[in-house]
Order: sequence, then structure tokens, then C-alpha cells
Amino acid sequence: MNTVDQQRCVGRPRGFEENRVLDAAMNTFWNQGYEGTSLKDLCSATGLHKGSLYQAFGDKHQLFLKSLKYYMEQSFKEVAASAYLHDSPMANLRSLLNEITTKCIKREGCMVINSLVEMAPHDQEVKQMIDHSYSMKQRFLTDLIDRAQRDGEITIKQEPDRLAAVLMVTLAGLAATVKGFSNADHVTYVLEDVLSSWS
Amino acid sequence: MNTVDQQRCVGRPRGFEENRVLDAAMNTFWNQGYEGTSLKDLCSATGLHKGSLYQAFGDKHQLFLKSLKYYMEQSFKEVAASAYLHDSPMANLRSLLNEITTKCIKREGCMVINSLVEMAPHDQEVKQMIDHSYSMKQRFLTDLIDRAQRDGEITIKQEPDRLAAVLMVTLAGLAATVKGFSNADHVTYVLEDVLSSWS
DNA sequence: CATATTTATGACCAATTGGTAATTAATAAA
DNA sequence: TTTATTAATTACCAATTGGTCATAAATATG
Repeated sequence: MNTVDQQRCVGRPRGFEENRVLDAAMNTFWNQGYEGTSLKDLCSATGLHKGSLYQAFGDKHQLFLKSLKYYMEQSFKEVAASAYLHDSPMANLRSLLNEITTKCIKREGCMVINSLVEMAPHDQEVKQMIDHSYSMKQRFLTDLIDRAQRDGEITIKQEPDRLAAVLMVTLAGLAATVKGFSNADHVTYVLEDVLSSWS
Repeated sequence: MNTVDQQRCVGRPRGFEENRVLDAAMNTFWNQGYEGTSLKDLCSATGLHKGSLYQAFGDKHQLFLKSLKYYMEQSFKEVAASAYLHDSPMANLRSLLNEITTKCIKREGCMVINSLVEMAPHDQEVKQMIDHSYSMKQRFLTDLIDRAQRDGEITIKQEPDRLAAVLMVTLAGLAATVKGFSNADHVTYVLEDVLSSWS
């Protein structure tokens, strides 16, 4: 009898949409980092008072984890679609990497890489989340590469997962590099160059 | 008549060696980041009281800039030497990249990349310092690659500076990646794989 | 010894930090 | 309409933040 989007209907209703708040928090953490973001920053970004923020999402660290999770889900969705546009695995790989590169340059980096650099060494929870998303992405790439190899579009001198590891590191490098050189042309072509060296 | 290492001899002498303090500050900033490091942290790391710290190095931000500069100088010295061990440019390139990789894994990252990610978008001075060191390193690599190409040890399908750009991004990626996966074998081989795809 | 000069120390400061708790407002159910 | 329940707001808190300043200590010079 319950409809899917039935609200929790006891007590005063929320004055905000949860995802909109997460989105605002995510963006703040994304471009200021965890330590660089204060509760005041989060309040003015989300429009909520800190009391509400705590009640709804827990403390700063929990809110960060939820923002990071939200980022991972959203960005993966945004990007993965471009790996199914064509018939050829290689063409799919190319458009996937192009899409990632473009997004990365336009938005000046990647929240996962930011968090990896700032927090992973001292924060087990963050490290685990990143670990998980990392291996998922690596599997995704390995799969594409494997298929491209079977089609003869990529060198078989190396194992797929090893080529995927190269891509993963290169992508991480891209996300770091654009933080300082987002308008430098050369970063645009790095992934193309890596890929073309495999043909 | 002045000896080279004559001390400034008016007033009370310093109770510390400037480079030892810079080294301690550098290490603290390196593994906690700028925002993640408090003056108290810096005091306990250096053994100086904050008054002394201010008098000798300026405020937190100035101390950071000096620590970063110190890091850049030291790490470049430590690593560049391994590019002159052999006759063959390619062998030199290999040992340079090996040295960088090893150091990067052992020490869990690179302070320049940390600072690039955390600070470059919001700190012009940091951005400029990194910019400068970046182009210096890129020239260094371009030069090696150029000579390796002349010796026929590397493909000439790409311009040297474009190959160097690939290496720079890959190195940045390495420095980010080891923050979460320092014991994963695969990061060890990424640079070798990139290099071998050029032969 | 007295003085000038520099360094070291510890007290002090306003502002901000993350976090809590009490109060008020808004809704559904009884 | 009362009551239970949840959300929003405000006031409040101890601790920490980066930073300053007055004072004491140590040296070279006169």
C-alpha cells in the first residue's frame, strides 16, 4: 500500500531536499578540502543551520563521507554511459576517457583524488571507500581493454589489468595536474597519447 | 677576510639550525597538509616556540612556502643525480624514473603534488612555485627523451615534450596513487610499462 | 662592566573551531 | 483540540586557532 516516494509523515516535515544539501556540501568539500571547510562554510553552502545539519547527517566527518559517496555515485553515473555509445570496444574506451578528461578539466579535478591525497593516509573510512571505487573502476577499464584486445585494436603485449593500471594512474595524474594547469593544452592529449601508444 | 661560514655574531646566537627546522616543518606539512597542520604541530615538530618560529620564518604561510621550496630543492637534488649514471640516455631515463618511483612509494607521496591538490587553486604563490618547478622538471625529461630518440631507443612518433608531458602526468598520478595503495605492486610497474610502450 | 642587539620564553588575545542543548514551530494521529 | 513526533532556530560551550607582545636571556662590542 505504500507508494514508493511516500514521505516520512510523522512530525514536522523537512524544509530541504536531502540530495540538494548533499550536493552543496559535496561541492564545498570538493573545492576546499576537508580541513579547509568549516561548519560555517557548510551552513552557508547548504542554507541549513548547523543544528539541522547534525540532526540530518551527523557530524562533519559523517557528512563528508556521505558527500564523498554521493560524489562517487553521481560521477560514475555521469561518465560510465559514454562507454556504451559505440559498437567497437576501442571507440567506447576512447569516448569514456575523453568524457572523463573533459569533465575533469572543466570542473578542475576530482573529489576522489583530492580526498585520496588529503585524507587516505590518516582516515581508514575514506581510504576504504576510495579503495572500493578504485577497484570497481579498474575492473570497468580492464573489461573494456580486454574486449579491445580481442578485437585486435590494442596491443596484447601487456595484460589487460596491467594496461588498466596504467590508465588509472594516468587518470589520477590528470586529476592532480588540472589543479594547477587546467588551461594548458598538453593535459588534454595525455590520455590520447597513452592510448595511441598501445595500437 | 670573511670566512665563508662566519655566523652573524651580534646579539644572542640562535639555538637551532635553520635547515633542521625547515626539514621538520616540511615533514609536518608534507604528511598533514597545510590546513591540517597547526602551529602547535609545527612547534612540537621543530622544538621551537611559536614566537621564535615567527621571528625566524614569518607566519604559517611563509613558513609553508619556505618548507615547500626546501622540499623542491632537496628532492630534486636527491633524484636528479641518477640521470647521469650511465652513458645511454635511455638507461639514464630508466634509472631516474626508478629512483623517483622508489622514493615516492617509500615516503608515501610527494609534497609538491599534495600542495598542488590542496592549495594551487586558491593560492597564487604556491601555484607559481609549483608551476616553476613543473616546467623545470618537464624540460629535464624532455631533454633526456630527446637524446634517447636521437639514439633510436625511443619511438619518434611523438615529439619529446609531448612524451615528457605523459611522464609528468604519470608521475603526478603515481604520487597521488601511493597515498592509498603504497603496497600494491602494480604501481611499481606503471612507469616501466609506459616507457616500454615507447620502444 | 655597561650597552646594544638578537633570541627565547610564556603570558596574552580575539576569533573561530566543532559540537550540544533548550526552545520553538510545524505537522499527523488520536 | 490535544498530543506525540519531528524539524528549525537560537543561544551557548570548551577548546583550539593563528598571531602578538612584553620580558628575560645570551652574546659581541665599546
